[in-house]
Amino acid sequence: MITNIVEDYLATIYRVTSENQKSTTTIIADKMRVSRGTVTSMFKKLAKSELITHVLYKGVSLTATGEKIALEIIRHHRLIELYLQNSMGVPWDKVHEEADKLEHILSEEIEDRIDELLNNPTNDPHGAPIPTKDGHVSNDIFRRLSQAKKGEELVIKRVDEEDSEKLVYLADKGLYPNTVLKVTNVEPFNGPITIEIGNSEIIVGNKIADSVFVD
Amino acid sequence: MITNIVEDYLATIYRVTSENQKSTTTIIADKMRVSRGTVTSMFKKLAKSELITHVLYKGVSLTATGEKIALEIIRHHRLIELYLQNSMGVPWDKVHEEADKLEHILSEEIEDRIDELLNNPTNDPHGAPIPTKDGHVSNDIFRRLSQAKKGEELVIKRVDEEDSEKLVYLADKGLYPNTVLKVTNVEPFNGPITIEIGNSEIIVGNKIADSVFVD
DNA sequence: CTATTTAATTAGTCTTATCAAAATATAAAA
DNA sequence: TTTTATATTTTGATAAGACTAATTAAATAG
Repeated sequence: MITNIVEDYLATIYRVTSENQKSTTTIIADKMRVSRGTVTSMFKKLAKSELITHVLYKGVSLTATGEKIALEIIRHHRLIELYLQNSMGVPWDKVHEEADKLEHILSEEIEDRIDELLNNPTNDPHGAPIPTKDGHVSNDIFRRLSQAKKGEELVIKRVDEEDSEKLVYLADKGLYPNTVLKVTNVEPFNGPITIEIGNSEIIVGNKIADSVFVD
Repeated sequence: MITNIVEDYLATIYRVTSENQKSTTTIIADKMRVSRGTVTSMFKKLAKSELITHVLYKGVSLTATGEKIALEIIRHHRLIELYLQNSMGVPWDKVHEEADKLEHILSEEIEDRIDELLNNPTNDPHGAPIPTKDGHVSNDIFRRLSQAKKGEELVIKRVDEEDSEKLVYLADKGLYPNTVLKVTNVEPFNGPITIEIGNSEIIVGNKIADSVFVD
């Protein structure tokens, strides 16, 4: 039986892997906020159920079955985030946390209903692509704002951040999907970046700029 | 820590008690679909946490704390049922099952949002009263349609049924809250009841009529 | 190429919730 | 009042997840 916890592990492994990091015991333990020993036992269990392949001391990767489940959960998560924001008026910095709970109990019927009510959306409020029902995800790769060069005109495509306070900050500055901006200065050595949005000029640190993806 | 399961037990005990049945081991075991032994252990645990009082071999009742939690969950459940039906178009025979999962993870914020979106509703789609945030429930007591007498003109106030098929049947016949009906015949010895709704005459068995409350 | 640091795994416990089977209490019938 | 039937509780096991502490493997510095 696939428990909520197993679903969480699979989705987490998917996310880590798709950020091209290796899914090691430590990384997953940090993301799941459990001890490393716990992760090792879970890896063993998931491997036994053929949801992941585990190379001892090296890390794990999802099997086809495991990926299918992960994508289903991620689809739920992102659909719910969008629904909460667009149809219920939940502020964008709160939707992630709520969706984390709801994603596991969303029935097929409600999933379809939400998809319909939102007109088969393709991206969640942070710009992340919503996997289709049959498990396809757009894998557009965007550059990080932190890598942009002076003079470039860009559009924000995605904001990869979960922390509520940071999201409030970003929204406040206008840093959310579809915003058009111009890079007016980039300090060297990973220094702050100055950008122009509309008529206002703002300066953001390198770390924040790292979680903003542009095109 | 109050788990989902504990919440379920408390809400179930509340519902059973409010239907003026004693909350015995067997009744709760049936409703929760677990063995009797499991219920006894849970009673012991809940009593230790002072959420219920347990008289050995006699049954349990909720403490003030236990009732508070039960009412909170029931409020969640009924608000969600109404939201699913009114705002998402989920059919009324499906809302109960969905709400059973959602009730445990509804945050205060979303609860308030739903309450607001629905304009502080007082009853769920089946006519059951929604407890207020501070734990008050209307305790209007209605008669069962099965107890009605020939010639009476009545309004349906509540339908106390969870089974999806029965609910579809009831809806099909027009037997849902606020429907006005007239009893045109009552067969003795708990026989079928003939009623008139609008221009159509329908005959319902005693068992169905037992779950329809009228005023 | 050994020594040390860091990462991963194993071993043993704990908690929550469940079950089945055995034992006991209560209620009903003779 | 004794017997019988029914309800309740106890006992002992199991499964999922989690933790901590101990051990082992891998990576890195000297």
